[in-house]
Amino acid sequence: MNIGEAASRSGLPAKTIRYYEDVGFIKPLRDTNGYRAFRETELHKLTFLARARALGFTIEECRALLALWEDKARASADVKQIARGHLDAIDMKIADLTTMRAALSLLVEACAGDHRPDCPILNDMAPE
Amino acid sequence: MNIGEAASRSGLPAKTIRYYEDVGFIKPLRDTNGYRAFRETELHKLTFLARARALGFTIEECRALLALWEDKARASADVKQIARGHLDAIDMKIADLTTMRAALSLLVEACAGDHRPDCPILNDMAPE
DNA sequence: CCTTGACCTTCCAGCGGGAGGAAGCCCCAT
DNA sequence: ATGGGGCTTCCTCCCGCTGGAAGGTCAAGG
Repeated sequence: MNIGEAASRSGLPAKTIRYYEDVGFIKPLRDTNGYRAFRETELHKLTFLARARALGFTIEECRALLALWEDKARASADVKQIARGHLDAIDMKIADLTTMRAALSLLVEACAGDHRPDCPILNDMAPE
Repeated sequence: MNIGEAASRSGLPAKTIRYYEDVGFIKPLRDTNGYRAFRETELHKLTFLARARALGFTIEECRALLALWEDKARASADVKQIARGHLDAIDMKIADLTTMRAALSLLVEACAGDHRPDCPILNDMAPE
């Protein structure tokens, strides 16, 4: 299986797959012509990574999750800890964005949005 | 006024101020010793930028907002359009994160988090 | 046999918005 | 004169890719 097929079957761009090899997630064999030869195990890992990334896990979290996935003697507590940490990170981002959104939304609503220069948005950001 | 004072008065790190000069937001004069000499106008701009960045506007949006702020003949509609665009971007980010959060939260709650290897989080990400 | 075009390879640069650090001036107080 | 803090420039790094250049490979068609 060449990279193109691995890409279409995993749903990841070929560029991303090369990058994942670069950071050590997979180590595909090489054909005599230098092309990467993907086995099913690598495809499984790629699919796993695609889903983990879709849940927003960082590369390093993915590395840890992948190791746990491969470790048949893992404790689910370890997985859960990573996931909860990531959940907290998401919550913080949402909180930050929500705060921003609230402030900005007020300003947008207060702005007439016409041809006149007076603007509560700029007024808010202006010193004093 | 040296960069240290400009930093503490604007609330921006000195590094950030140098970066903002680099991208053309300010053009402070230089003392004979090469130190940046900030005037009040530059400090005002920096303060404006600090607030705009706190609302999450990108550097390029800040550039446009700064230009409108300086333009006494601006139309508030132009400001509002930028702000609404940014509001939409924030909403999209929040939506993405909320979707992620929901999916991940379900998985975390379903995971026992004990010493056993069975884990709904990994199961969800595993192929098949 | 030659060409075309799709696929593959490597390497290098860049995105945003700075942060971190090295090497070296400048200036003031002791 | 010595120490310490502030300032300067320049360079690298962060994340997670993404784009492009320059070139090798392969199968089909003329």
